[in-house]
Amino acid sequence: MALDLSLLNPQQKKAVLQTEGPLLVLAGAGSGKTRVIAHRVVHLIDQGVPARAILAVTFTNKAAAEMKERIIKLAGARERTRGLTVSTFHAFGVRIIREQHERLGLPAKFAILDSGDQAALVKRLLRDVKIDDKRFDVPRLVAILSRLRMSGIPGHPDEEYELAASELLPRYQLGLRAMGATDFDDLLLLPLRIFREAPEVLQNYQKRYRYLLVDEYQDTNEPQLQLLELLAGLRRNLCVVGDDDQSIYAWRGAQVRHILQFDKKYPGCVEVFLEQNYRSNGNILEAANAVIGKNPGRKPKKLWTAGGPGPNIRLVCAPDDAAEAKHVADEIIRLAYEEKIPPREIAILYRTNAQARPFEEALRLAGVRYRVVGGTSLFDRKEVRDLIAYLRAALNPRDEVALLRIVNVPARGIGDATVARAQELARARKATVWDVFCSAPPELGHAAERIAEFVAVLRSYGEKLSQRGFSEAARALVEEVGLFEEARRGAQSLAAQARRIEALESLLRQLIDYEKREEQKLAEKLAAGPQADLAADPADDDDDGFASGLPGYLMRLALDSKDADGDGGDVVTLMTLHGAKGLEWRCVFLAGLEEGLLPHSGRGFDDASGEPQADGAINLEEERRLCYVGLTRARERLILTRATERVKRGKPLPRTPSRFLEDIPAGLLDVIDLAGPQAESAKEVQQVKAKSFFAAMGALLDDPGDPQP
DNA sequence: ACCGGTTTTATTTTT
DNA sequence: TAAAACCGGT
Repeated sequence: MALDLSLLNPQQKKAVLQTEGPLLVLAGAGSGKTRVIAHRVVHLIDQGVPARAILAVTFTNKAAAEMKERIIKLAGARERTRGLTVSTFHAFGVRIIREQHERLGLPAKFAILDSGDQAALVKRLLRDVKIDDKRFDVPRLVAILSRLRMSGIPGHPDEEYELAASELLPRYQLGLRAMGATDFDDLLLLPLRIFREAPEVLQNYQKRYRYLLVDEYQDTNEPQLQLLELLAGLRRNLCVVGDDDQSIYAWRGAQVRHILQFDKKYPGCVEVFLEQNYRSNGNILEAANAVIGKNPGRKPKKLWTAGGPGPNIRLVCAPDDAAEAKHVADEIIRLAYEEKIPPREIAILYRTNAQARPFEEALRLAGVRYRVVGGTSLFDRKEVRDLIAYLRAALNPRDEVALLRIVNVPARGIGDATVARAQELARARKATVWDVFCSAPPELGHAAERIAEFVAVLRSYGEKLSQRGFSEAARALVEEVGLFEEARRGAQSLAAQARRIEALESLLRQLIDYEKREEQKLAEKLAAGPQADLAADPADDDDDGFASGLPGYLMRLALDSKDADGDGGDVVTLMTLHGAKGLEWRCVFLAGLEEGLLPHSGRGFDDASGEPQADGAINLEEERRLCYVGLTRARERLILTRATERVKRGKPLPRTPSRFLEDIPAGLLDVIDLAGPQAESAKEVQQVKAKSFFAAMGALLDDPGDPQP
């Protein structure tokens, strides 16, 4: 059965059929990019390319999962896609490192440090070098370390932070190695190193991955670019899809240059422009075009739609952030009631995570169910991080960040002094702290006994956690070391206690679910196809190359968008503009269209200190693209909001409208001023609405069920 | 080690 | 303003 291409437009078709050689697909927002990639993959398979020879790379796990799902659906049978790799750059890096871990001197179940862990490591290193760690903002040092490694570009060489970072860098890398751990950057840099130092290894991967696809190519940084170049080799079957107008990760090292100069790097490449938009109403598109049109140096393109203009875009001016949030909440209820737009089709987007607060409050008050994506989550809670540290330390006691985090949690009489002495000893003996703990030397005094106990516990669970039934073992560990009691201890209120316990329970539940699912998958595979396992190497079927069991869970945890539990349910979505890229809703609220917030400025807007921005002036072009991304998320309705005053740092601050608003043709906008002359009557209207609201909710409840609290 | 109260300080975006 | 860091008393 051949793939049906009749639903594609001519440009899309071209992008699908041009299978050989370098191909650049410039895909405007909503131009059917995902669909093209999915069709392309299935077309390749139709042409007889084995699925395992195809590698598709995305930037987020969510995007990868979605892509895979679409491909399977399109292919008609999961079987046909077996062996296909769809993953993020970072997950792909994990896979390579895992396959080559011996070459790198890493354990098979190496840890992946998140930024919190990195900060802990850097803090320790600062103390080692006898620099008072108070003088430095450690997260900033971590950021500079990352930039140094990823781009090799030293910043202002005279700055004390740059200096400290470059001095710290070798120690940092040695520290990681000694711990048998990696960080995010390593996931790209180590594979790159392997490919460079061991050409025969590279050849193996080149031989396997004959067709490469990259989504969101405008977001690639230098190491990613090089990784692709090496993998593509002389064959150059590299198809990149992206949109220079949606490049919003320059601060992470991404270079728009990469997509703009693809044709220079790959001469003879074919270029395809996808400019027909299938997503948004005409008015929304026109506004978005107007805003992005102001950016210089773009690949010129203009999105168009065959659909109608739709309703005007609305601009709401609220007196403050609370009013802004309340209006949005009221409006969401109205949309649900009058226009029957379900919550899952509505999103509230903003520039900074901090903006979510007022919206959460207003929505809760209004009884609207919602979900905040990103920001702080289950895994930012102290008790959960402690538990994870226990799991990590038990699996790999060399992981010193984890080990030192929990060595005295709950308090077991191994205090700061003892730990410091152990670290000294470790340094003197060129061993790890764990080794010192194990040998329990007399230097550690009467704490030695407690240390021996601690070592024994970690040892015994290290085994249990490596085997089947690890989720049970995790619970036993929690109980044995008394993490529940520990969670109860410091809590201010009973409610806080309950929240902490619940957080721990929630993680334990996740572990159980995870293990169950894994066992299920294994059973299915054994039942379904013994023949599938014959030809392929294990990494093939292990569809993403992660380890199995708890180590695999921890790796995923480090990489996955820590989206709390459950993404299901018919609820309103709240997230940052960065998180929103690639997604769409019928109705989008874009909040905080104000100077300093949407063109975001790093230095405070009220400050007179005139401190120079660390990394050059604000990136206005990128801020504009960010705005463009936000505008183009909406299918039918777009509501922009701003506040005339915002409480910042205790004191209220007057706010001016975003300059991007001026670029939107006035004819497309309906302006509503909540503080204007009609504010009183508007308020009354609101009140009337509020009264009818409960009736409305009642009606909703009676309708095909969506449960509201 | 732990507690309670006081003082400081923070403000982008994320794999 | 609110959360984190800090401090000094048990």
